[in-house]
Amino acid sequence: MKAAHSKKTGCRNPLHSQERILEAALKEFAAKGFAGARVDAIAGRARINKRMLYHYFGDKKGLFREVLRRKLAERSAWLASAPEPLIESLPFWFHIACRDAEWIRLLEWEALQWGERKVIDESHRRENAVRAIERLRQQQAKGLLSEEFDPGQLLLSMMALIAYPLAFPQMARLITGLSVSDPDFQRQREAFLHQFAMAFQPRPAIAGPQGRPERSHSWKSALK
Amino acid sequence: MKAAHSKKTGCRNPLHSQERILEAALKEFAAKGFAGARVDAIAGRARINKRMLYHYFGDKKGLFREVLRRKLAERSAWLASAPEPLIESLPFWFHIACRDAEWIRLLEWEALQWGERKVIDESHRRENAVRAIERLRQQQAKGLLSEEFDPGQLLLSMMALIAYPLAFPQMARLITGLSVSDPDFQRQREAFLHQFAMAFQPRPAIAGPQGRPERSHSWKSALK
DNA sequence: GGGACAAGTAACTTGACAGTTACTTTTACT
DNA sequence: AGTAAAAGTAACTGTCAAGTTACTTGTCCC
Repeated sequence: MKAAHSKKTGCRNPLHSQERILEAALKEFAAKGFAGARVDAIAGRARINKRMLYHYFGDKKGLFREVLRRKLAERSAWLASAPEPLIESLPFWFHIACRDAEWIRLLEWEALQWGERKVIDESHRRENAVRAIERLRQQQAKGLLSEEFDPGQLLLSMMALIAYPLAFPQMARLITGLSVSDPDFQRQREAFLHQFAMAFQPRPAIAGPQGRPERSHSWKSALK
Repeated sequence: MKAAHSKKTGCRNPLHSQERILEAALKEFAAKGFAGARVDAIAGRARINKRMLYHYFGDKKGLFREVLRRKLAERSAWLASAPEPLIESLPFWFHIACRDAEWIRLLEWEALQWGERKVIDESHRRENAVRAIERLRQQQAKGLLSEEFDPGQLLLSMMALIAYPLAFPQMARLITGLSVSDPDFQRQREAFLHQFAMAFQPRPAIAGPQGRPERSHSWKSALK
């Protein structure tokens, strides 16, 4: 009876408090960066006292690290969730990235603040990168992708095409005249990335227009 | 006599002081961002008193703006200096960007700190963007570039391919295993961008391998 | 119920930093 | 030379924010 209250709905719920802190911290860090973020603001947003925040996470940097670590774990499913041909899923990745611009911003703040110095354990990241490169290699071996390109550089370029407009929204707006958050912009970019991916495939030597038909937008239905 | 001394070599040289401040500010802001930068550090680096800094530039934000404005003006010559076919000059742009990573970082800090809110007058920027898009359109009209691609999205993508590795060095290192500042990395990326640009050109319908020979690396000699 | 410990609060300390003030030195002009 | 304005300095002020301390409230178990 009492236990039920304490475990679920009670104001005293450490795990729930920690979740609230992490959520608030993600928003604050993504919006203002490490230096600009205010611990008091995070505590306020999480409706918790600063004291508890320090109790759970040690210090500001520890909190940042934890936020980053969590997001990383959450996002490591990306590669696995993408439909087979890696380049064809560019629009899919972009679509997902748009729904979670905070993630991109967090990475960007990390990049700027600490450059190449690692701020969290990177084994997961490295693993994912290696796996993606391996997939590109396999596609090259199967002849689905020209072998002249270095798979690493290719992967880097794919990430660039996805992340750049979100990381530099002022540039995107300057060039296209649309705000990055405008659905029109997102549709436009998705369409471009689709065309791009198609153009990048090695031309099927002899196959006619029916060669490999309409697998294009499968990911859209896969989402809902 | 006295005038000559005062104008050129004297410790009292306002213009020279301002130059030193701007130089120091560029380094500090690029390294630590607006929130992380310390006015005292800038003053110290410029071997000048804080008072004068405030006298010349009003406040911290004014100084940041001026640094940004200057760099923008300095860089607006880029487009003009690029050899004709815009996509072919990708490696050239990347090469230049590498020599001036501070510029990219400054833009990145700006993007994160203020998002799409403009922090300086953007007419120059807009003008350059419009000009570049116009050039791409002309190339499409001439049949040098497939017309299926939106020129704006294409320009955005070119900037992405150039800036992303410099803006997210941790990603570049994760994927390629090389530091962005490593000359090997830079060579590798330049080579990739070159291949990429070639692959992107519409296939010359009938022309043999001699179709349009070896204009490829002209920009390298043009630099020295 | 009572005591031990976990969760929570508010007020405080300490240091850092943007911006200022009161003052001195150099240059420019007559 | 004399003087006014520009260029420069060091020490100061007020604010803000990270991290701490001393204290209160709720929870769990006997």
